[in-house]
Amino acid sequence: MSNSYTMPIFVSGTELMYERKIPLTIDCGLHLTREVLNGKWKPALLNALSMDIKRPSEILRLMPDASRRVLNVQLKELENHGIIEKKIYPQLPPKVEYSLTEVGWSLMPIIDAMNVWGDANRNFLEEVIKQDPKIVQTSKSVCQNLQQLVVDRKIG
Amino acid sequence: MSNSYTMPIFVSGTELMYERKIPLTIDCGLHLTREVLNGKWKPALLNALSMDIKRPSEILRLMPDASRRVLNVQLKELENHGIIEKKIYPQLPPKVEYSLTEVGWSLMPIIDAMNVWGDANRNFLEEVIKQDPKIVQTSKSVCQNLQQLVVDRKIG
DNA sequence: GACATAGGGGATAAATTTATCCCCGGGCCA
DNA sequence: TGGCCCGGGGATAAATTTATCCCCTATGTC
Repeated sequence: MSNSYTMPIFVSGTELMYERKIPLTIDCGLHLTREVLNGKWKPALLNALSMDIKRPSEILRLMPDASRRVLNVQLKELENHGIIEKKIYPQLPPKVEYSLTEVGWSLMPIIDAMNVWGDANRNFLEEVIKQDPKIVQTSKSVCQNLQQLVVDRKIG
Repeated sequence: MSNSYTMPIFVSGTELMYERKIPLTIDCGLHLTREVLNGKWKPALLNALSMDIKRPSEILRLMPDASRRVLNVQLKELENHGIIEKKIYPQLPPKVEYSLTEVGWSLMPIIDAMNVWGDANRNFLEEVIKQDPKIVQTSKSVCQNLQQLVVDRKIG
């Protein structure tokens, strides 16, 4: 803390103050929605929140393939977009809970439909994806856990 | 044609034979669906096809913000994923028509829902997006055109 | 020849998104 | 002092996605 700090410098090009160079396309509802859901883990995050898995550490356990960092980033984007809310409990160790806003909840039918569609077409899709020479490996882990959890909740 | 061609060389790292390095996450339906719809113009393309706008040149006119190249690439991905089909008419000048497969049609409720949700929340979303310091400009053009076209069709 | 039509796609650059690493806070406990 | 807990986030590298450019097919027309 004895280093000579000057005022914070906002260098462009770093994550701090990164600025889109290509205009965001927001003409039709489709693009707006796409923008909101755009992020590898966003749909899964919303799904988790809707199932009452709301603390960062729980979410992390649920999605071992995602890095902590990326989840934080995507959660923050969802928050900035008004889809989720963050509640910080002033405790130690810290406790944080995310939850869907009303707008966020109104997205859930879409998330659910995506879930259903994907599961209904899993055989077909897995087959087709295997044909793709770009895809050499796939990973499965997340939702097994999730479903386990859900079942547990239903039973408990 | 008199150049001395050798056998085609498949260099890795170029678009030809580009190979994913990060395993595709396909555990729950959500991720599968996300994968299928993942592409800036894919939802819009499906939407267009569902409205009977099926020839590449029509689509291109409809989406002036998208480059021809990118649309071709995303159409091919949709085709590879079994979501759309391509019919080539052996004529000159060439004629091509894309259309949704049955599986593709089954996605339409989701696309429609995204459209509806985005439009219903447009005010809110535009407001929130404006707060985002990353976003300095947005572009609106595509769906105006689309709706115009649709109206034309309805009237005609 | 030059250009238009209608469609494809390679090479490569630029932009954006994910992943990796590592440090911070601040009690509590051994 | 060192480590655990539970969260946050900067820097930077790697991966992936989009954008740009430009050439090709083949026929018809000015």
